[in-house]
Amino acid sequence: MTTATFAPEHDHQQCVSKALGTAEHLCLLRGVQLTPIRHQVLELIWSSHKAVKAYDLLDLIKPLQQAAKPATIYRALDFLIEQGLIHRVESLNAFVGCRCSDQQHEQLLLICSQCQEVEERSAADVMKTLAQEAEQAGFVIHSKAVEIHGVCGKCASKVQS
Amino acid sequence: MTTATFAPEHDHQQCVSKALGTAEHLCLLRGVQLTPIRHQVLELIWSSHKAVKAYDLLDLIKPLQQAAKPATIYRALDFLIEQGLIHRVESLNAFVGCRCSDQQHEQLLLICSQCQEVEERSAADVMKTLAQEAEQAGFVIHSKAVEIHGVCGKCASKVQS
DNA sequence: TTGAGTGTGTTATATTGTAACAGTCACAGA
DNA sequence: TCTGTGACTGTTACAATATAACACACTCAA
Repeated sequence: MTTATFAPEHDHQQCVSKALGTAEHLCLLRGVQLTPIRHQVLELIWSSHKAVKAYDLLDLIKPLQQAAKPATIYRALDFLIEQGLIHRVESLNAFVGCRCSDQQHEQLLLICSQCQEVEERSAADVMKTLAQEAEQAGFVIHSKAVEIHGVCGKCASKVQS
Repeated sequence: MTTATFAPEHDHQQCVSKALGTAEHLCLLRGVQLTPIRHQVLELIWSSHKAVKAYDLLDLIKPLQQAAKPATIYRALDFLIEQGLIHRVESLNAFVGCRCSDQQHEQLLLICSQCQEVEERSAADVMKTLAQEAEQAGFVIHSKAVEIHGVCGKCASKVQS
């Protein structure tokens, strides 16, 4: 059902099941509930590597949860963000699955304006430089949003052909 | 009228006039029009170092431009962003004056959750590391949003006292 | 058995942003 | 002098994004 969009050869179903498996595992470990609604929202977000809008999720989940309202979605999103299972893409008002929810969480988002896909990179060196810069300013960091817009490698090579 | 908010000792009126002066100069140079509405919006944004919301600007400009509507504001904001005179703070849906509109434009925003002020830093090394990271991924950068949330030096030292 | 915590349902509304078309004005070229 | 074109603004309507507030259900422990 879910189609591969991240790379021609990539088995997206595997991405999804890995992400859901990790999520289930982490929630169990942490003693928090990955309820059916939350699970469905997470699965819908993972249906591609594109960032998904809250109201699109609402439309998508309606067949499964007929009572779904904006609050239904936003509550699930809040939970998933809190648990580090998804990221909010600030510059798009949209949400994307986190590929490293089980690891240290300093990511940078590469957002392709052609294919809409979002690639997450941990970029330890970027984060270190950022931390230094903040420290110089006497600034105590709580959270970071590093979002880069442009054209991804795949799309760039397509354009050239 | 405009009150100093950026630092106890800082003369904010000077900030404002410098920013407006630079803006007028740049627009003249570029042959674009800093119309009264655009000028007023820019001045209102510069009334503090906090990020300002579009609808707050609308309320603020109503006494000056009674016909002002959302479109009035958003058009002015689009222009000011295009000219690099202000930044959009993606993670706040708000806007802040740019302190280096006449220079190379790769900035990082430090957003204080206590005093709401936004400090802009050019952070050449951060941007360079970011560029390297993107290049590794074969990604062609169009624009960047680097927004750091936390507590600024001033507020941090206040909390300690 | 009751009360606290957690999750969801439901209604209403707040906030943020855009589309589309009309009117005005200045200025260049016929 | 006309006239048409481009840039800016006025105006109406609406789309898209997000939250508040209160009610209900269920679980689990005291």
